[in-house]
Amino acid sequence: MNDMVTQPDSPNRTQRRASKTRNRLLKAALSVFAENGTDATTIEEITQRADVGKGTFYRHFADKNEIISVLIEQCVDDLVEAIARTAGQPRSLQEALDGLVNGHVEFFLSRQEEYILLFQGRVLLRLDRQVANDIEQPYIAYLQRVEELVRPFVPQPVDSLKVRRLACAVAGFVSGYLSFAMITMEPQAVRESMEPMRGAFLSGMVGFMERP
Amino acid sequence: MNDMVTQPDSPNRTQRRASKTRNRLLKAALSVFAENGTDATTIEEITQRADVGKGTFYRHFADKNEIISVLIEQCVDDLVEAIARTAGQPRSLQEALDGLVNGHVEFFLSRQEEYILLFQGRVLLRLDRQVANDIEQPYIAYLQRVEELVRPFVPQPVDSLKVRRLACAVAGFVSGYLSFAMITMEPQAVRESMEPMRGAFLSGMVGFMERP
Amino acid sequence: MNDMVTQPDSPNRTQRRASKTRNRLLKAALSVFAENGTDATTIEEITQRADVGKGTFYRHFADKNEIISVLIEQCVDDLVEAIARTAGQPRSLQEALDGLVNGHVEFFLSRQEEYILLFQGRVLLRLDRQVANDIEQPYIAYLQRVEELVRPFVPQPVDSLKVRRLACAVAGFVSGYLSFAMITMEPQAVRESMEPMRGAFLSGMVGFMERP
Amino acid sequence: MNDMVTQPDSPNRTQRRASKTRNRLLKAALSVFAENGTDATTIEEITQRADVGKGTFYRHFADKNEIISVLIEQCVDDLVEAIARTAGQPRSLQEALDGLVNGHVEFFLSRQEEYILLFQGRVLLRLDRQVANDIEQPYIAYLQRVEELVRPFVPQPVDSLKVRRLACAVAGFVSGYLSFAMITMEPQAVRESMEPMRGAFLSGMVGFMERP
DNA sequence: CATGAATGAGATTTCATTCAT
DNA sequence: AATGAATGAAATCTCATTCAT
Repeated sequence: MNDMVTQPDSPNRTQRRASKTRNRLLKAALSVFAENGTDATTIEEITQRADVGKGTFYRHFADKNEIISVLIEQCVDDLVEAIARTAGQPRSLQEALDGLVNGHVEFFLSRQEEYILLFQGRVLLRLDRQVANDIEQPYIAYLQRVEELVRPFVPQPVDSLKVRRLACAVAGFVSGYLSFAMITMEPQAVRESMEPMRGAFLSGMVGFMERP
Repeated sequence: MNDMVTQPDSPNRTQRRASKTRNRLLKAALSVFAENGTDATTIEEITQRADVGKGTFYRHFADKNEIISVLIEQCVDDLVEAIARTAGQPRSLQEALDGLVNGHVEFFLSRQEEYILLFQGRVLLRLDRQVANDIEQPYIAYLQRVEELVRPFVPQPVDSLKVRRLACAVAGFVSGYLSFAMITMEPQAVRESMEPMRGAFLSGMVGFMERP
Repeated sequence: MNDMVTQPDSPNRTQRRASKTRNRLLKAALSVFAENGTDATTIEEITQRADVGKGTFYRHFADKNEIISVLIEQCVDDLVEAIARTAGQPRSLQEALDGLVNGHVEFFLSRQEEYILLFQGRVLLRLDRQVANDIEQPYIAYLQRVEELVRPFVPQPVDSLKVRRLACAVAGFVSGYLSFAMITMEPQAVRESMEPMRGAFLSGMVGFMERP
Repeated sequence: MNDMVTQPDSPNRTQRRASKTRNRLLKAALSVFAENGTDATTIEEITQRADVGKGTFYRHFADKNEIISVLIEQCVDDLVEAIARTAGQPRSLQEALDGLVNGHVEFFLSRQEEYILLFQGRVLLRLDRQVANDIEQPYIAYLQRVEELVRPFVPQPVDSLKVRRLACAVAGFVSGYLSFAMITMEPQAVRESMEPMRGAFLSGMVGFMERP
């Protein structure tokens, strides 16, 4: 048992160590990105915060773009999962929309770094739509996931465009409202202010969906 | 007839030339920023698009931050003005809100470069709120201007926080909705999709404001 | 008499104005050079202090080197003249040396800008003596002038090298002593401290010259 | 025999490499500075002479000012050490002064690059004494060290100002004399001319110190 | 796997110089 | 003669990436 020391690390051990380092890098990167934006962040800032050598970064990620992509996909997954969990098993359109909005609000307020990376990263939109903007892909997946959550409760036959608009409205309203609230209110006030807004918005959306 | 010959350039002429160059730089910068984002834009791209020498940039702006600030202030001014113009002289809360939302939609759809710079520029929000984020100032002014437009129609005594929330909701919803719509729909579809959304959102907001 | 206005300036008038501008530039340059050193000084600093346009500089001087040369030559002329004036009509080696040292001290203390330009300007010495150092020429002329002042009182036949050494010693001692005194003493203390040093140095030099 | 393979570079090895590069940079910088002056020297000249990449410079020094400061401090240390070594254990004021002057002369003649950097670098003196001239600090330390060497032989009670003047005189005379000698004499002649000057100057200084 | 010194391409920035008025 | 906006060559500086250990 004691000769393990002179033996090469068991693959398992090595893998675990590597995975730990990778996670340290991801966590550090998320936090620096949220503070300074992805463009203004240097690899060195990330590795310093992760407390690893600079070369180590390149063992785990090809470049900054890759770690950004990975992070965004991870965040979107987390968001979708949080929404699904919050929504539970809705039995009506009203309940489905309720869960949807609640899920967003909850996620954005409790995980601000993720929120900032996802929705304030100058990542979403460029004027030149030609450019192969592969970074958009996770966002599109996210919208689709949102659509799936409401589709069961939409009157048949489903108007796809209408559902798509709903998804954009929910995602856009919650993220947009917060971005302004956060620059003019204290964190506590942001959370409190959300509650009545949520109701008002919800009733607007229900009206929108029920209208023929 | 006097000794004009020996006089230096009339200050007016020189000033006009400088001002023209400055405007060329501002216009070029806005367009490059909207395409690539502020961080990814180099001074050289700006000066090339403006068709002036690289050094000329530094005669007019201290650095990239300065031209960004100037542009943002200019854009906010334009936005506020466009909103006020669209709103006209509303006679009820409904009309005021209607003008507000219409004004935003109109501006965002007709001036996409400005919209992208203002609302997709990783400019709004940083996690580290400590940092003296003087770039936020124009946004705060903008929210205040929006508040002024609805305040006359709000039941007395005015609940300031409520008005603030309304402003955040309008600004956030319109900008947020568009940011998602623009990545999943064709430009024409975006515009068309706006109309029914506008109505739904509006009715939600009117309800919100009229509730005690 | 009144038609002068529409006539071109009389050559005289024009020349006078030009000469005045040139002097303004020289004065301004000297003062900036003394503050920041010749290398660190920009043409713009000079023209701003002279309160003329930047283009005007190039009407009077080909470039920075030229104005430096002109200034150094002017300063050396002033220094030589001040020394000759202070020395008066010496009647002995002792008197000649006395006048020489006094002249230097007086000039350096009363015209600090000139002193700094001449003796602190990284202008004197380069390691690579190959480089055609035409800036040295005025300094060589200055040393020759100093030599002329003592030569009449040196025992015949004159030992040229000895006289040369004396000149170097006087110029070097006074300028060197001051450069250190000025960083460790108050201006007033510098002046006071000079007097006894002067005597001591002088007696050393007289001894040096009288020795066979 | 343990898991050395997976260990990072021993800090020692890495550190040694870095330190070697740093020294290469310092040596190269000193030589370029002596040739062209600090202001006229570019970072690229330094790195080329050191045969390292341009970026390497910035890994070791924040900017040109920093490497200048480091060099000057190093040179002053060397000078002080050389003087102390030459002076040995003097037993009289005469011997102390003798060692002091000899030490200076020897150092300046044998290490011309250091001499030029220290005493011809437009580094000593600026007119605007207000400016926090932290570059002066090493020079002040140097003067103090010189003072310490003579103080034991000065009649009690010690007249601090007098000792300070002596230090300025020695430092000023030797450096000043050389700066003129070097522009009008061949290197060999400079060295030869120093000897009699040294004696004359010394006798002047001894007289100065012994006078009440 | 991990490290961090070294690198150089490319960005920012400065400033001497020109030139139309 | 005087002006100062415009210019671009050359300097400074940053940082993603490589590589020897």
